[in-house]
Amino acid sequence: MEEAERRDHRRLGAELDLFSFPDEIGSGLAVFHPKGGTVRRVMEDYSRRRHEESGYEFVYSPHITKQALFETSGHLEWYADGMYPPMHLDADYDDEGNIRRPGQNYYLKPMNCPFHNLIYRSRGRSYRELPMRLFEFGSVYRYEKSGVVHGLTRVRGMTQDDAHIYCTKEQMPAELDSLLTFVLELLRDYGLDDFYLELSTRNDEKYVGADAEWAEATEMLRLAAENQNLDLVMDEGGAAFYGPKNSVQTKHAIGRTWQMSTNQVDFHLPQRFDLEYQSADGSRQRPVMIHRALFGSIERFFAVLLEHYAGAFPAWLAPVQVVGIPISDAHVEYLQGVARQLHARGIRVEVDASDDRMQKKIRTAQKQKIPFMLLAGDEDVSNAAVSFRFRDGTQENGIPIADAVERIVSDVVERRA
RNA sequence: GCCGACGUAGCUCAGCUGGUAGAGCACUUCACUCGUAAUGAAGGGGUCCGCGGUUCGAGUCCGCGCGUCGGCUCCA
Repeated sequence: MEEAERRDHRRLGAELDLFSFPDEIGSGLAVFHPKGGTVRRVMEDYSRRRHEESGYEFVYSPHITKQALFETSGHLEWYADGMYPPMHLDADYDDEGNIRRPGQNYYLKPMNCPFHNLIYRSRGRSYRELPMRLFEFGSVYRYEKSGVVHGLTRVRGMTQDDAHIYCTKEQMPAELDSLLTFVLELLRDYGLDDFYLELSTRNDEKYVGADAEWAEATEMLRLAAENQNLDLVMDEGGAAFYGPKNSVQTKHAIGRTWQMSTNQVDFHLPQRFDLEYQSADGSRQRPVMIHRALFGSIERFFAVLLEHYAGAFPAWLAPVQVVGIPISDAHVEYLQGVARQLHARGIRVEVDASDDRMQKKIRTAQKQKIPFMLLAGDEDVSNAAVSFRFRDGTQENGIPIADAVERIVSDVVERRA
């Protein structure tokens, strides 16, 4: 079997019982199983923590909205093809079938930005509140063309780790710079380390905003990118009509490149939503908005990590971190005691108490790519010890229980192994 | 969305030119109690993707729909 096929996230997703795409739900709509759910939750939890430390505020918004919002944002003008068709609600008819009340359309949201703009606009804002960084794991729905749907990398329902940063023009250079640093640092924490940056500039045929604004923002993005000492590739004319962007292109272990993180300057939406803040001199000013997604979508990021690690997630992300394998039934209880100690330290641990033979249990755990196998037989029991088998096949026998627990906990906490 | 292929048990697949289904793994039960990648035996499980049509008879042929895969175009 080819390496690429062996690492294909769709194959691994089924083999490791992480997620599936039931036909009954529809094309491009995934369900995450308990194990995939665990990986995803750990990914999200770590991201939340880092965002919290970096000055983001967490918001929530609904999955559907009245049509008017997407008229204001302009999505219905330029993005309607990518949206699920509307639900028509609240219409009222008399006995003759004449309309008494026209009703209105509700849409599934394809993007989160309009909602965040409403949060910004919910009261007057002061320059003292800026930069304001609103973050949400926002689930969006896009009616992707049937031929492009592909596993978790191209879906119709996804969750973005979406943030919108509202700041003054003066704050933009520093904000773009620290943003890119933050993004790269976090991607490295997840184990990705082969990046280049891309700068998408204005498409002269299709844009809004003043020339000077574009030139200035593009230059700021360029400076931020150059500060990272990474290769910078120009994507001339590749920007969206509302502003330039830079993006992080990530190469995973089998060499495929994915665009994940994007930092996008937007001159357009603050205007459409009439966003304002009051500056120190008392005048009303328009903030600049930066759209950014770090994972891109959690689904795609999940797929990229799954392929990057070929399913062998590092211990901190692994759905099951430790499996206890008794040499015989007599040692089940002993291992359950060890498991309780690990569990008390927050480790995801199971004991394989099935009536398979020990060799078979090792094979099963190996195929599940579980980071730590803890074996115990009479020898270990009499020494109050366990024996490690790691998924690379190496082993370390007769480790005292307390040492084994510390070793596992520290590998998980330090995000090693 | 377009072009092409495909859809049989939870998974991977077999099933000749039409005569109402089979293997391995997984699962359940029993026996075995074993020191680093598969112990043995027995058993359960299938509206053959869906709906129509042709036929005495359709998993097998035809049409439509749904889904998957590969490519084009597009994207997080």
